Amino acid sequence: MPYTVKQMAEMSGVSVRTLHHYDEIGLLSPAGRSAAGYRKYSEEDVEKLQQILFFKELGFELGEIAKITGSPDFDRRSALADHKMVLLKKMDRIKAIIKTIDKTMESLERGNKMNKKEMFGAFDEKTIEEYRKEARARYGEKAVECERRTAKYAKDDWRAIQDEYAVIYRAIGDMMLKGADPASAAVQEQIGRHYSIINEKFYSCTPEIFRGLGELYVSDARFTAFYENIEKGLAEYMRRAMAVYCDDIEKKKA
Amino acid sequence: MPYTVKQMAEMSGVSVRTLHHYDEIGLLSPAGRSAAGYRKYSEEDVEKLQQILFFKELGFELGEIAKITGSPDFDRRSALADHKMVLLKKMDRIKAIIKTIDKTMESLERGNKMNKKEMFGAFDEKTIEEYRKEARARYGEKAVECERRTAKYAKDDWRAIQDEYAVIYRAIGDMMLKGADPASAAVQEQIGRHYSIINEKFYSCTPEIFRGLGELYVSDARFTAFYENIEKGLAEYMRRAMAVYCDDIEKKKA
DNA sequence: CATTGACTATGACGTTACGTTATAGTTTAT
DNA sequence: ATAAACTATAACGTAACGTCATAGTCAATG
Repeated sequence: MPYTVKQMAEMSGVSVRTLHHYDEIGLLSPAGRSAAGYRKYSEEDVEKLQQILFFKELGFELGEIAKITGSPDFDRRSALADHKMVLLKKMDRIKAIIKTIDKTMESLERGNKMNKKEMFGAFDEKTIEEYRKEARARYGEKAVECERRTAKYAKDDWRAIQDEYAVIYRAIGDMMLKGADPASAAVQEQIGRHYSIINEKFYSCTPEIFRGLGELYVSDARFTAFYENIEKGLAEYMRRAMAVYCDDIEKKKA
Repeated sequence: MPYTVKQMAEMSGVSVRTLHHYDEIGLLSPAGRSAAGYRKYSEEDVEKLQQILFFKELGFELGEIAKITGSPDFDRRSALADHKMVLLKKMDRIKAIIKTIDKTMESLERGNKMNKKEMFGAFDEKTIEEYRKEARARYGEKAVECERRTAKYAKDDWRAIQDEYAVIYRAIGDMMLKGADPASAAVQEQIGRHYSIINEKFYSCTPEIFRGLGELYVSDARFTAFYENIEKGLAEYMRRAMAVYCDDIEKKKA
């Protein structure tokens, strides 16, 4: 029994338009058509679509995906390895950009304290010039690592952790705004990351302690202020989510 | 002396087309035109272009850049902070994808060794299904399948470490209650274990970093909460003990 | 002075992966 | 029979330009 476009779309979570598009570009043409010209997808088509979506979520372009899914003897491992390299480079670039942003923000703050006119002139050109030079020379550059590196390491390290937290809190805040249940999988996953980071980077944290931490979020003014600043209602939201998380861990143990 | 398009382009390393484009969309219109309609860029235009390119390299969209560079009292810091969040999320996503790629490649290799038919069928569907489930959960679109993957992560390894830590903290807490000096040998021994575990299990930790960690115990509310929860005053007590520990290490080196 | 080469201007289509109408025919339930 | 729900093709819109195509302009040369 073949599937209609809508059935396919709902099964796989894409839009009908997407299926039309894939048909248009020849990425996934339905096995057949009805008398009236309606697309009829077979089981095989379903499987192929799964693969297509899999690669798509890995960030491959449709053209690449066509090659990959088009021939069974295509070298998938190489394709994956290559793609991984691309992603690693992207990450690298993003990291570099984040550093620049950090520097720029610091310089902005200094600028504000030192001179209000600087604000008016936007950024101080040194920062910009410096950065652009760096960017141009990035590939021929050898980093000169000095002894200060260690000291910097601590700072950067700490900032990285803060960044990780920032992402998590922002994500949870967004889900809260969307009306997601604190017990929902998506929220719980983020809470899980929170929990993991504490364990990895800071201290050994038991569910009991974690739950207590959640309570503190609403009972301790400092915590509350911090979370409410991110999003109103987030403190209580996190407390609930963390409680659920701990409940689940304890259930599993039992 | 005004600049022509080509001069501008060569100076800043962009194409003439780009300058045309920026003019078209009103991002950067030249200060004037010649009688024949040739664009004439001023020094100010050059500066503005530098700023534009700076933000472009940070990954901002032209629309955003227009806002940023268009008004001097635009909140650049917020813009940078927001952008940083976006980048952090991107990094997060890339990390997740890389993990999936790693898993997939592993599974491909296993599949190949174990079963040639698998090769023909490309990927084993479990991997794909698994991933897609996760992805759906992550974005909160559908499925409320609660998988505590993160929680699973810890497992036995974590438990062992957690237990070790629990013992140490408890021991230090007890000694504190007995009125022992943070510099006493008994306390320092426990601190040493703390230090060693961090180095062995987590990351390379210098005295400098370790000292900073101690500071955090009293300065960061989240840490403080944890230690205060074990025993009142433990946060500050540990900070002092850790400082002493670091002093000693540094003395020995010298 | 006309020609040539270098430069410039304004369109306008192509790119990626669809979203979004718009128009029109088909199937199904009532 | 008619409405509701579904399907098809067509075509424009998106971001930030690249890439022609067509045509006018400027400086130097023969």
